[in-house]
Amino acid sequence: MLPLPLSLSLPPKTHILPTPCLVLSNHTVSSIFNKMISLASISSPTQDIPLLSLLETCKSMDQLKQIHSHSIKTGLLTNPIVQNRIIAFCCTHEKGDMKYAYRMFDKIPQPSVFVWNNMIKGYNRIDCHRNGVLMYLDMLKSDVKPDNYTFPFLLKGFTRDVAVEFGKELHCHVVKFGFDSSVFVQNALISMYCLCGEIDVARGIFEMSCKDDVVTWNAMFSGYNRMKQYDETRKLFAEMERKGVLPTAVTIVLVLSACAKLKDLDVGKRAHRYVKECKIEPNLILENALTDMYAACGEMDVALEIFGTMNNRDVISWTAIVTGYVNRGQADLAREYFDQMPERDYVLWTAMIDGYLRVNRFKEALTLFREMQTSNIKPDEFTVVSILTACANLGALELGEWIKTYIEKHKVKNDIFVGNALIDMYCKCGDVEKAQRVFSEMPRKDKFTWTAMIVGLAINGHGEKALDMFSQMLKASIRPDEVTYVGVLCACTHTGMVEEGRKYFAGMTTHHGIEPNEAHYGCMVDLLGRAGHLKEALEVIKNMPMKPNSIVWGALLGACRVHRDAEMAEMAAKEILELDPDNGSVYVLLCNIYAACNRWDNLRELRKIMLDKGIKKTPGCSMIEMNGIVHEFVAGDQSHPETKEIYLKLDEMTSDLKSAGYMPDTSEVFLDIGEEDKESALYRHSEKLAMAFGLINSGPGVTIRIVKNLRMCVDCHRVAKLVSKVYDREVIVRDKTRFHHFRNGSCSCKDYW
DNA sequence: ATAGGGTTAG
Repeated sequence: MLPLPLSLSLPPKTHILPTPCLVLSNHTVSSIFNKMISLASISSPTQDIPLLSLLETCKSMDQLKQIHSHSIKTGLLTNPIVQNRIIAFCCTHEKGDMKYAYRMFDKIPQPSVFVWNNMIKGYNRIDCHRNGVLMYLDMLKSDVKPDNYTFPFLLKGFTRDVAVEFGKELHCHVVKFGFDSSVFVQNALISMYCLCGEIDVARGIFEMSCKDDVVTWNAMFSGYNRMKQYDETRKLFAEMERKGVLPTAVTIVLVLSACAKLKDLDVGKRAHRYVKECKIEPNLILENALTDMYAACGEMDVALEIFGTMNNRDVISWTAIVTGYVNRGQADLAREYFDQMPERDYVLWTAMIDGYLRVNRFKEALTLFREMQTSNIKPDEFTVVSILTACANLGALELGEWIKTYIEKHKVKNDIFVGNALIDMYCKCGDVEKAQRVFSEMPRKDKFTWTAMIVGLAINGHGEKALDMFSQMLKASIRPDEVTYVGVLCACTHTGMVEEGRKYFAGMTTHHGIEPNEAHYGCMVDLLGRAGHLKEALEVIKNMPMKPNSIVWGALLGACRVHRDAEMAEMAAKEILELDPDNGSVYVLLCNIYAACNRWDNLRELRKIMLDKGIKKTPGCSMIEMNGIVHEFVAGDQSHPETKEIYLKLDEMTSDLKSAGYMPDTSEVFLDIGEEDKESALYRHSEKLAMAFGLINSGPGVTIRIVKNLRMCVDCHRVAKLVSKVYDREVIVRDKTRFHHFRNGSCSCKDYW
């Protein structure tokens, strides 16, 4: 009668559903249960009610089969209510068997809408959503009309794919059958559209509803939370309060979850008050949500109080506490709770790994990851992002590569976050080609993807490619943000493209409405200063709309070092020390400059101030990864187990290089010592130790990758160039700001750094 | 005879 859009094609049902045949298994009958059945039929021989109440208490398929066989023997099965209830058990009970249900269902000549509804519900329960839809279509074909229950059952538990595939069409059916004003159906539709990501359609249905059922509101909150639109949840909750709809525990959980994300303690507390005022019985989920909200807002005392009074705690409760501390940068406190939890899942492990990342304790993050693997907890996409970040910071390419293989082999969800982290990891480990490969294989790219690639190309010395990438990004209609522009300016700086830099700096405001911040001014000062325009760089600083910070002055100081301008350096250093009196590296840099300018009196004076103030040079530290293990060296290090071999190799290296024309460059050594001692001070620099270690422990032709915490010194730069030539090795050194790719005697930075 | 909405990490 109703012209329904039945475009969903229906294959013969025997192809999809099990072949019908009713077989009752022979099994041992529990004597107690048998007695219960006898009693049930004896006590009321003419009624089937006792059997039905027995069905209500039925716990397993075994028991059900006994009831079933009993009903056949007694002839009760001919009563449709008994049949229906047996089917309903299989469809709704957590241990119910849908194959069994179907065999019975298939024997019924004209199943009622109740039975159809249950079959639909059953297939959704066991996640066979397509079978549920097919059942529904079958029902229509056999001229049975859906009722109020049909659509909630049908739509419930859809996966996203199924919802996208069938959602709209089923919505049409709802309207045509006239159930669009049923609040249960509306709620089901809202949930279904939220699942598809069609939050606006969901909101439309919500707006059409009478809005006096709390579940309708909850469904919307849930949808907004799922879409990470937490502010919408907050706004809608305020509207619900105005309307006087009373919240339930579910409402409170959803609102608290949004407040945790928004770090909105006020609304969070208000939600908390409803628990007492509305006499909502606190359950585990609600208590977890409360703990998490307070922890996320930094209120660890309150969080711990709730946590402490909980009767039951699960891994989510512990995770809330751990992440609370992690967010406050208190990794050690987080670890205390982490260690106390006996049953840790991958979320808790990842949260703790993330805790170390937040405070730049990357090696501990990797150590914990190894423990996680030993505990046989599988990493997921969140974990691999954290580990890739640690690899990026440590320059641990081998482990990073291993993670990539792991992702592919174990089918870890390869989402945009993972792609971005892979690009970052490859770039920060100096392997731009592999980063580009990941980039080109990514089906979706966001501004972070492009920015990672632009910054990555820039720090690896591919300025032109970085700028080309930037114009491609604009062509792809992705809006750059302030970080993208840092990458763009950085590309200009590292390749000395002064004019381009000026152009992009101007363009960020005019084209994209991004006001330059301190970082951008720092880039400009760097760009102009390094290119020798020191005065212009100073002008830029003087004309900044905000107070110049130590990064900006630091950029000028760095330029003064390159161009050996001691006077301007003194001024820049003074400015930095006013902002940041304990900045040891400023003193060191100024020492370098005095030494390079042969201003020994100034140098001695400064050294005295440093001694008086107890200012020490940040020890230079180099890391090299070998067979998945990160080895660390400080200058003059003798703690490595292979120290003897390393220093022997270093001697050999020095004499090899000297015969290839190496002359130590001691110009930047500011220690007040003889020339010979200066040479030996240089000789023990951490990156040289790491290079020697790398030469010993890797085969011919293998690239040596080193990460250094400070800038490379002039002498080490020279040595690395010669090593690349004399030993025919590619040497890649990542220093504090950029990469040096040494190949065949020259460096990618073209000695411009 | 059968209904709906929930917590944790990049």
